[in-house]
Amino acid sequence: MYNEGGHTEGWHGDGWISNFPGLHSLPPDIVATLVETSRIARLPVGTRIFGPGQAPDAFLLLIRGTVRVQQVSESGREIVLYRVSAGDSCALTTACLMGYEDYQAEAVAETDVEAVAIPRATFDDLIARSPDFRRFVFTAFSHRVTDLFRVIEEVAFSRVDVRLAQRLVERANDQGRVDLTHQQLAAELGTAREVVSRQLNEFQRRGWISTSRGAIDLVQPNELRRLAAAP
Amino acid sequence: MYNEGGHTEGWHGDGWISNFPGLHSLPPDIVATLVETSRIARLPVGTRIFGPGQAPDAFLLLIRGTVRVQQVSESGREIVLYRVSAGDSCALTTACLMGYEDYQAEAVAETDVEAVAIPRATFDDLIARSPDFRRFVFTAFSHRVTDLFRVIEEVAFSRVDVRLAQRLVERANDQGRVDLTHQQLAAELGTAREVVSRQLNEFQRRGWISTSRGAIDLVQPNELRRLAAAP
DNA sequence: CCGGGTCTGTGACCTAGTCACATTGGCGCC
DNA sequence: GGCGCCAATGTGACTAGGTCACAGACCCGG
Repeated sequence: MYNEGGHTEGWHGDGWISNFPGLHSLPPDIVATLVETSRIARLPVGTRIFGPGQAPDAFLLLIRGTVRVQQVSESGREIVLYRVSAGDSCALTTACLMGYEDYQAEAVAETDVEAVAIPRATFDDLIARSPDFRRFVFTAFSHRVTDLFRVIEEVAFSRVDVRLAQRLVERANDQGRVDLTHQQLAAELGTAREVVSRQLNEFQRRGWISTSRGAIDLVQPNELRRLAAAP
Repeated sequence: MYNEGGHTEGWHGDGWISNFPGLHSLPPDIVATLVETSRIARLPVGTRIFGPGQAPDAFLLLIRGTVRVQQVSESGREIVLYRVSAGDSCALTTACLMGYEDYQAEAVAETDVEAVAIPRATFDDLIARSPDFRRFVFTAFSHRVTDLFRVIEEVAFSRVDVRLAQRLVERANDQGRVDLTHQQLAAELGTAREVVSRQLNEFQRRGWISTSRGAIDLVQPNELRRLAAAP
């Protein structure tokens, strides 16, 4: 433990670092800086971490939970851009902030979230001092940008049935159940609810799924996967 | 001029730095590093700077010309993601490289291009040493990400007629002429050629444009602008 | 069991993308 | 000049996707 004035603070140790593979090899002095100046933030589910109106003042590393980054159009339609989960950083959002641009994406805590909040000054300091930290940050960037590229590709060139099948498979829990409404699925894909409803009806007609209010059970997930892998 | 071994090198001075507002306030030692280790690259129009197959080994700052970054789908459809012009950096592309990810976007020199190529080692060094350089890089990132967000928003939520009107206005030269084929316009928007042809016919029917082979003249640019600004 | 809100279903209609093929314009070449 | 080629453009028919309006169905608290 590093200099914490003698009182125990639970998570305020360096234990969380083990959650970040990219940070394993940081030299002790860097770890010390991180641990000393960062604090642990706990955000209840639904918290808007970033968006028109709010802005985080720190670089966030997620210890637990997931954050959804999405875009909302004037007409109220939504599309999910990507998710940040434990071990990832909110690099992109942070970078955009640093560019002082206002843009209309927003980040929402999809579950209760625990995150390391690295103050801007520390972030800057670490970027300067640690090649490993730099690599960590740039790698995170890279992943997010790749996500955005994929979103663009899918929205521009893929069919909704294929994309819907992908999401169903991807967001099903262990029991093969997807706990989302048609409206929420539509928001995932950036399409309209009616479109999702119709596609789901078609899937059900084929016996691939069974639907109930607010949830969908995957009956033949392999068929969905096959469609999802379609060219 | 900084240490250049006594021989003149034309562009290999620090003259180009004046093209990058974000770099104006760099301290002399940083400028020295930049000038000493970077070289000037000249790329003829059409050069594929980055893409499936090629990869740049350096961070690029554009002195002259423009670079188009686009995505190509399996089916052959294309969409332009953003353009990098003089004074900008190819930050995003570079970052993606550093993340060692393979993705399918490509960068093409849209005109003859002159750029400062900063080797990876120098880039890393400068990031470490110069807060201003960091700010420059992150700001560039931010702009590109904002571009991507806008592309997603437009592709997902905007009508093609509106987007086409935007492009026509945006890519018209001083004489109000757009030197692009319908196919090229379709590639800008990520749609199909027939769709563009039909929309152009509609614009022409309304007297807003007149078309000829390989070019479009804006007759009533204000009407196009009005449509482009539509909600 | 009743009333509200949320969620889902549906038909009609419009916009966008696909496919197949016809037509035209420009340009080099005999 | 006339010919032939190829890229660019035009068009119709059809499918997929998005919008609108509204009807039921389900759920939960009172």
